[in-house]
Amino acid sequence: MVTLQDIAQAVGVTPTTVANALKGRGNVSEATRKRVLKCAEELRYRPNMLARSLAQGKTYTLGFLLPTIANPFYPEIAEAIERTANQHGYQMLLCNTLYDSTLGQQHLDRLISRWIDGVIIMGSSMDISAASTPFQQGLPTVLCDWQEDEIVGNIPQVSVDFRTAGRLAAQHLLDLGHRHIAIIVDEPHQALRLEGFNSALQTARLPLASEMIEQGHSTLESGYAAAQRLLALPTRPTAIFATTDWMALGTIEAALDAGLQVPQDLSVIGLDDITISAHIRPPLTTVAVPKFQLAKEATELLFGLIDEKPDLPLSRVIEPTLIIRRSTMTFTGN
Amino acid sequence: MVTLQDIAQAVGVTPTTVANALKGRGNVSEATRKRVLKCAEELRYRPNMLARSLAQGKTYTLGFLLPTIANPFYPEIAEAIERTANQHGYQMLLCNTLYDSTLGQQHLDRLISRWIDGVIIMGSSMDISAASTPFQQGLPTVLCDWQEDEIVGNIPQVSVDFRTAGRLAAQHLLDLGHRHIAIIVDEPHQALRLEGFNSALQTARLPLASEMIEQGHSTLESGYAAAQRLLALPTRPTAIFATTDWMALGTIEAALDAGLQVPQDLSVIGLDDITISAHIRPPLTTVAVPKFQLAKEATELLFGLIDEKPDLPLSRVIEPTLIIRRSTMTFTGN
DNA sequence: GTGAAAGCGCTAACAA
DNA sequence: TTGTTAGCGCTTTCAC
Repeated sequence: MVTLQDIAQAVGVTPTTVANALKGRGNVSEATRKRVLKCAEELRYRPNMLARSLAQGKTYTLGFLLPTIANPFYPEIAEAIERTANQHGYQMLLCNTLYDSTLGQQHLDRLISRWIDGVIIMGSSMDISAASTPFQQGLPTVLCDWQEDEIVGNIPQVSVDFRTAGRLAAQHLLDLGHRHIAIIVDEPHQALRLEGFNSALQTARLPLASEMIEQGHSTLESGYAAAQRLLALPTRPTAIFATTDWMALGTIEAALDAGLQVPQDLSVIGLDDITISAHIRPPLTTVAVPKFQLAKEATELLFGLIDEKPDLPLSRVIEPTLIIRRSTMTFTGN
Repeated sequence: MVTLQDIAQAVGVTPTTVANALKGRGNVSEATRKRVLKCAEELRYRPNMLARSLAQGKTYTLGFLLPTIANPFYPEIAEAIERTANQHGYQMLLCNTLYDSTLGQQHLDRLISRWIDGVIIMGSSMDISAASTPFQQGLPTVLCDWQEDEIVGNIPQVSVDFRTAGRLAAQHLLDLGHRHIAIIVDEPHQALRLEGFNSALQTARLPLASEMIEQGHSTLESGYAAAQRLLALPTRPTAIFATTDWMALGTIEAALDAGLQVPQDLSVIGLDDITISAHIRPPLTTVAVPKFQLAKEATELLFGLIDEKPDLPLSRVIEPTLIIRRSTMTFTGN
């Protein structure tokens, strides 16, 4: 590897001058600057980021922790974050926690060891206590897509109003005339979605029976299995809210496999609006989470913290929106 | 941040001894070791990886370049690579090139500046000339999922036998009695798939007419658009091979939107076997790329290079397999 | 306009 | 068993 020293020797000046020349600082004569640039070019000089980072205490690296990139909710977010990071001259370490707090903690320890400049931690990827450690150590930290009320302390965060999301889903089904409504939810991470859903039903004087609540685990397969259980009920629901699109796709598959038609025999509504949802049959009605906005606000906030911009709002909430497609319809039975 | 110095002072020894104690080297007395460990614990010492990396010239970091993580072919691979890296004590910088060689080159330059220990570059993410630079600079490099014959020089690689993949797709459709067969392909990156497809048709004395070849761009939308063009043909194909599942899903959507039934009116076969393919209606027949194996062999090869294991096979080819589901059926017209 | 010197926190080779 | 020393490649401060 070519170093500043090498160039300095070749040109016949000191490393300091070379550094100044390359940085374009004003205190170098035009003549030597040219010679330095030419030489650096010829020797294919590449600055050693490690040394620079060690010297200035800045790594131009950002950590991104999420449950698993294999869950289709995350790739778009990851891409958006990485892209923005890039524009700021940053690169991104991707860390899958696989829903394991211990693994998450290990990742965080390593990231801190690396002196990364900031970290974004997605909800569900680990315990809040594990997620708090970087913040407590003074590392710029942004929590993204967590349930507001599960966050302890004043860690900067960008969250989605999941209570409203749950309410929107319930209201849509109620508006369609459904009365036997079930939910597939991954508790406790998604408690707020359930809560909002529940409250809308309560308001309509249709309290949610306990057998109408099924536990999912954020995978398509778990959605499938949960739906199977619901559809085997003595009085089966006429509509199901799956709290993630990924589980909703499993729900639809289970319904079809059971010989039911969607939405004629069963309405299904999801939450997230992942890409594929618009392209399957029937296209999935869902409560959309503005993923791009989520990513944008999280990175903005993070870079605000890194650059120590004052007067940042440290907590932002994003509103979800209902997207009606064709997996839900008016209840026609009685 | 707590440093070795801090601990050394607190315990009353030198940094070297502290380092040795923490590393568990045999040349420290049990007594001082205990004191050091205790002190390190109390002060919450975290080794500074930057300093370590600078000193030993090893960063325990690996780069992963791909077109875009938003394409559902990649997340599983990324996760598998990251997981394995982790087990080796490594972390992974994820770099989306967005199919832009310039951006890819920029990423590579930065990665090299960071002194990463190795890099895996997926096919389609950039020009082969850009992808060659790290290898030429002596950085352990593995090309993954490229077309074998587009690779210049002897860069280590793990590739898929795409010629066979194309042939399998064609043969399956031929076996079903189809005679009007079209292909949607993203050239030139996927030339081999077309070539294999073509050769099987040639063998069956059914040369591929030029209007039966449509250009896609590896997105679902481009598959949709290409399929629309094919279905508008005077004599429309009875079967379509989309060279990625993602485009195949667009193809099915286009067919359904055009009022056709799949597979009754149109057989569709994909390539990749992404997760969702098995769960839509109809479940997609496809030529599966063993993604987990691809990731595993690529990381194994990379760590082999990093650890300078001799006698590694520097080039591996993985065979795809046909998975028959329900988006293809016997041609029943005439 | 240019240079000398110290330091970032760690490792590694050698002395004591 | 412990300590000394030099050095990784860069930045930064201050002197010339």
